[in-house]
Amino acid sequence: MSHTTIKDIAVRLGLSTSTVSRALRNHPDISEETRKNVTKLAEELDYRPNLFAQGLKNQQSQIIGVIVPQVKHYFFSAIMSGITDVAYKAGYTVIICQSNEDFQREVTNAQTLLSQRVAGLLVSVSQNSDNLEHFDIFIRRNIPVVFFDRVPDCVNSSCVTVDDYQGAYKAVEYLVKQGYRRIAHIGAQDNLSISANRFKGYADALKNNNIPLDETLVVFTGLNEEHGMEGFDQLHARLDTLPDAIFAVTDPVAVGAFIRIKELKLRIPQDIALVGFSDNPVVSLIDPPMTTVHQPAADIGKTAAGLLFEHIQSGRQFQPKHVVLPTELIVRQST
Amino acid sequence: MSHTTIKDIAVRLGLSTSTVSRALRNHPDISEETRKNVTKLAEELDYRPNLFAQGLKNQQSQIIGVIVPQVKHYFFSAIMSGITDVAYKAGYTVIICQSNEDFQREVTNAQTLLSQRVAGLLVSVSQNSDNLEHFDIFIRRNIPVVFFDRVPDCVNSSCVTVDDYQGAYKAVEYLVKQGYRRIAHIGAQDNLSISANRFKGYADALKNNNIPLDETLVVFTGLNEEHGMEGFDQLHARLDTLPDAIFAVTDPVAVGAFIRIKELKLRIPQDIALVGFSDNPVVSLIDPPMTTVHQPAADIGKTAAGLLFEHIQSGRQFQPKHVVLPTELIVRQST
DNA sequence: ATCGTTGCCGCAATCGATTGCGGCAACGAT
DNA sequence: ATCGTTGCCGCAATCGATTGCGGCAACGAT
Repeated sequence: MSHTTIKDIAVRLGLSTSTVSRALRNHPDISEETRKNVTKLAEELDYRPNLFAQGLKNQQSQIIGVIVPQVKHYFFSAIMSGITDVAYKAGYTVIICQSNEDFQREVTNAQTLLSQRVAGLLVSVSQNSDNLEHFDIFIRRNIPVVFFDRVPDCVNSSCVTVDDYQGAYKAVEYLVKQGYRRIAHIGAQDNLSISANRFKGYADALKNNNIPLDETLVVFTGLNEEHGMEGFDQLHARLDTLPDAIFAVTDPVAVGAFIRIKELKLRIPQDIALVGFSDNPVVSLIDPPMTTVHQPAADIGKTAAGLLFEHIQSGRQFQPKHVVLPTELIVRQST
Repeated sequence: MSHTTIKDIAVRLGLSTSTVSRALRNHPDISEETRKNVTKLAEELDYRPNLFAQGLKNQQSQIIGVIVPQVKHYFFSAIMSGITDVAYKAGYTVIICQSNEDFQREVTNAQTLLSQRVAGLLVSVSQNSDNLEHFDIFIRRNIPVVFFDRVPDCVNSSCVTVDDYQGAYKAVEYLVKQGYRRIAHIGAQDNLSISANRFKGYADALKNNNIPLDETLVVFTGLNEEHGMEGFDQLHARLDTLPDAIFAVTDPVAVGAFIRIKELKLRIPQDIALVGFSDNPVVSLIDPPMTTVHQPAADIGKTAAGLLFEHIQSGRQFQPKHVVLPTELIVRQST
């Protein structure tokens, strides 16, 4: 038992495939009676249009591609959830690829999605992507691309980011106002603007509050939980006395540091304060609940998908936009 | 600038499309020199095969479809990560749909994936799916389907589950051995085997340890955090004295109860013990770290995807399998 | 009787890749 | 000179849906 085609319907009704096609698409040339016969039989035979044939003919798919570094991180899965919902309402299907922070895999993913002739592409680049040429061909072939969260220099394509600099600045300034002076930073040394901007917000907040930047208080390890542990270990090994407070580049990094601090039986925030970035659900549940910078994850997904569909629909005259969503400092008991 | 086709290459080299196609597929009929010319030009022109044309011709896609209730829940995103990795290695692309626990949306998703002519389907059914006819057509058309975690009666298709009954049984028996007697259950009243089996494990563990099942200690609300709060509220309103311990059907439900317990300033486990099911990362970080039943989420995804590819490759003679993965009780400080 | 109009439908080309079949050139063997 | 073989390649059909163009039947108008 194979798939029902338009031809099966045509033969059974003594019609041409043209007529069946038109009937299914409600073309005005087709009489009401024929249309009813066709749709009835199509339903009976469980007809589903072959999207290969449609795509081939129309040179367009109803698929959008998404490339994220890690599917299982809350931040990205929340974004994907937002994207998926917007796409569903627009009648599009979503192909999700994860690069696993691997540059080569990101390139392969992009090529696969190009072969799929996706109608558009949503990308958050992997951590060690210094080269973004694999996306150029989408631009050249006029396939809309929207970058989100982790973005390159957005010249020819739209971007959705949050205000990383402001978020970091406000968080660190808050720490200063609370009386903390030796404020450490665990960040990531990569090509990502989020890492750079959050570090810059940290540095500027210190500077503008007359606290010199102490380089021994800054380590660069990465963006995940294990990097948080590693970063804390480096600070612990390097310093005679631990810092007053730590501003971590992401919530997972903060959680990594949190685990180490707990292992050392230190009290938060009395011995050391801790601030993350993202507002993952987990950080509100740990003890003490952690102060963090809220990022509207689902909104990022929805906004990025919205921009993409806007671009798809308006075609060449679309002007790339750079949307910056606000962040918000969520003060909890870790500071 | 549109997509490069096999014809573009053929024209530029004065060859036929047949020859170009064969050259790209390393057909032995093609001379080494021609093959080199073709592959070189293909690279220069950034040729990517049109998967619509290939799919149409081969009546097969290199796409597998995945339907999950919720993308952003850790358990499912971890499974998806496993699936995505296995698929990537097998050269397949993954389309992910989320049903949002909505039956109608699950049906629509299935139809979309059928139109996409997916090579196979991985499904975890939504909570209120009492009717599974929308998957019958895949079976009839010989498209492999593997259900995971939330499965129907697996007769004609493969299934991957964990041992829900044993997991629940061991958890509740452990509570009994620890001396707890008034053990409540917050579960879900739905058509899912996971809910039924975990409740059955709970009930049997009590019975076999000579504790009568007290129906006032059992509430059925749902599978998510808000249902945990709701379930706890119902118990709180109904009972004069709260139970000794709560066995929750999932970790999110346990976390919901956890939040309420904390709000009431009760101590865990002195005033009330708490056990979840899944071993989400969050439950090891809260205070106290929560006892739970570990489910190997990534393994579920990998096993399900593995079974699917096995089925795809062996075709009609494949015998559906039902794989049950073991669970493990992780004892922490909440009991 | 001729013509124009309207309603309704079919022919055939098209999208891009694949592949069975056939065919030509070049060569050596007889 | 004829024949068979080998290497290499092209013709043309095919997958399923779409659509410009044309065409026929039926009808009323002149």
